[in-house]
This record gives sequence, structure tokens and C-alpha cells, in this order.
Amino acid sequence: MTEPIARHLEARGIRYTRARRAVVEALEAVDGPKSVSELGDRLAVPQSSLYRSLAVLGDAGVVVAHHGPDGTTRFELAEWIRGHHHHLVCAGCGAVRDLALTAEEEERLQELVTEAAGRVDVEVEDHALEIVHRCEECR
Amino acid sequence: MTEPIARHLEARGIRYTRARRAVVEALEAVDGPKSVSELGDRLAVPQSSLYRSLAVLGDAGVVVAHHGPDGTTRFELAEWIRGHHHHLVCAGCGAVRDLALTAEEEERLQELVTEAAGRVDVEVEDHALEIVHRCEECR
DNA sequence: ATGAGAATGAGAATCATTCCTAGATTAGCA
DNA sequence: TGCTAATCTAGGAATGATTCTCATTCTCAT
Repeated sequence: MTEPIARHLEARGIRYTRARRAVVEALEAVDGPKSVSELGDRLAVPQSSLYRSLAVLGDAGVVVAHHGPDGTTRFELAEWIRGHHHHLVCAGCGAVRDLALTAEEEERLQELVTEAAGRVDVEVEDHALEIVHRCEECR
Repeated sequence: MTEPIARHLEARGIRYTRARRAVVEALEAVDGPKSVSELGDRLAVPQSSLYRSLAVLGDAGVVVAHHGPDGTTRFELAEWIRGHHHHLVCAGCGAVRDLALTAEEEERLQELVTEAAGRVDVEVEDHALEIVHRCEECR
């Protein structure tokens, strides 16, 4: 999985250094977007470096930022790496888990989005569905 | 429209002061969630007061915060005032516009959400759909 | 091995947001 | 209407997340 990322970065003249590799590997290992402090725990890397690595990887299109209802910024691998998916967000603690729709569900969602966007005459570039629930700890 | 809000606050023992009224009226006048600085322009009120009013109105369930893909916090009137709706977000500047689905579309979305959530065994508390596009200024 | 360019670490700077306090406003009541 | 107690506001200080800066270190092509 690290292979296409390495090529992607190389193609853009961006080095795939140890620090960046560590960030990508940490993000590969988890099941949803993680905040800088959550990542910091796993990585023992200075925050400034973490932020910088995330910014570089973000510009390169390898990671994307996600902002849940609690306002915290969390990062995850881009969809071309991890696949298109949606998010399950806890209303209490803000923790986020990935949720993939089935191909059939995704198609229905697409239709819905296209239909609604067409009504106001905009071209859809992307869509994101967030399902809010309450995780077990927050009940 | 201001009437039910006044009663809602009164019922909770929260005063509907001039400052809070101004915030609510500003939010009634616009077509999507607005950030504190966007509101500050319209209101000539110190930021600390704006934040405080928004916090009070937020606790009271009159306004809710929204966090778009650019990470900026934007505020809007709660759904019981403005009605359930979704958001159209510009990938360039982050500006957000409200977008209401038709009742029929909303129902299809509900179904989809319930179905997907059921698969991972969570109880849905709410859902949010975001359609990303590119506004005219950002083309 | 060497040099040029890029990346890193550590801390300072910035920005949004929250907190604090003294003074102003408000509602309820005489 | 005028008084009182409670609540609210303005303004600035404090906080916390994020970004910037710069001196040092690393990488890669020679």
C-alpha cells in the first residue's frame, strides 16, 4: 500500500522521508480520521513536524483533513488510497469511524446528490455523508 | 419568526436581550452558516460578546455550529427554526449555502442512512449531507 | 566525500476562542 | 416610576491549536 504513495510523491518531486512515512503508516493503521494529538501519542514526533508533514502530505493529495461537529481537525488518507467512504461521528466525544456504503447504496446516494444539486444548478465535485450517533462510552 | 424563539428562551429562563436578538436577526437574514468574523462585520459588536451570545444561544438550542471542510466554525439557526436542510460547500473559499432536499429525497436519504447504520449496529441520532462544488468566484 | 537543496526540531508568533472582571442593563416588585 | 438583585456586556488577558522561523541535519546527485 505504501508503494503507490511513494510513486505518487516521487512524481511530484516530494521526498517520502522517514517522518512522512511514519505519518502515513500511522494513518494506515487506524480506522478513521485522527487528530494531531491522537497521532502525536502514537508517533513521539514534535508537533511542529507533525503539522508540517501533514501539510506537505495534504498538498500532495495523500492526506485530507476532516472537521467533525466538535470542530477538531482530524486527518485521514485520501480516498484514492483508502477508498471512498463516509463517517460515523459520536455526538459526545467527537470520535470518528469510517463507514463504507455498499456499491448499491453509494449509487443511490449519488443519484440523490446529483438530483438535488441539479435543482440549484451546481456541478457536484464531491459529497460527504456524516451519520451522528452516540458511542458506547458516551451513552 | 422571532416569536417562538423568544418563548423558547423565556421557557428556559434565558433573557432575549438586544445583543442576542441582533445575533438571531443577523442569522435569519442570511442564506447559510456564517463565521464569527462574517457576523462581526454585520453587527459591529465586540467579538467576545458575539462568542458569548453564540454560546448562550447554542446551549439554549437556538443556534448550532457547523464546521466546513476549511475548518472554519460557522453558526446557523437550529433546525427547529430554519427547518432540516443540508449544505452546499465551495471547495475553494469554503462559503456555505443551505440546500433543502424535497420531502421525498429526504426520505430516501433517511432510508439509506438507517440501512447503513443498521449494518454496523448503531442508532442514528442525526445525519448531515454535504455537497462540495465550486462557486462562481472560485472557478 | 562534497555541495545544494530540502527536511527537521525547538521555540516564537499568530489566530481563533475562552475566561475574567468591573460596570451597565434588565426583570420583578413596591 | 424607582429600587434591588441578578444577569449581561465590553474589553482585555489568558489559553490552545496551528503556523512560522531559523539554525542544524539529512539526502541525493555529482
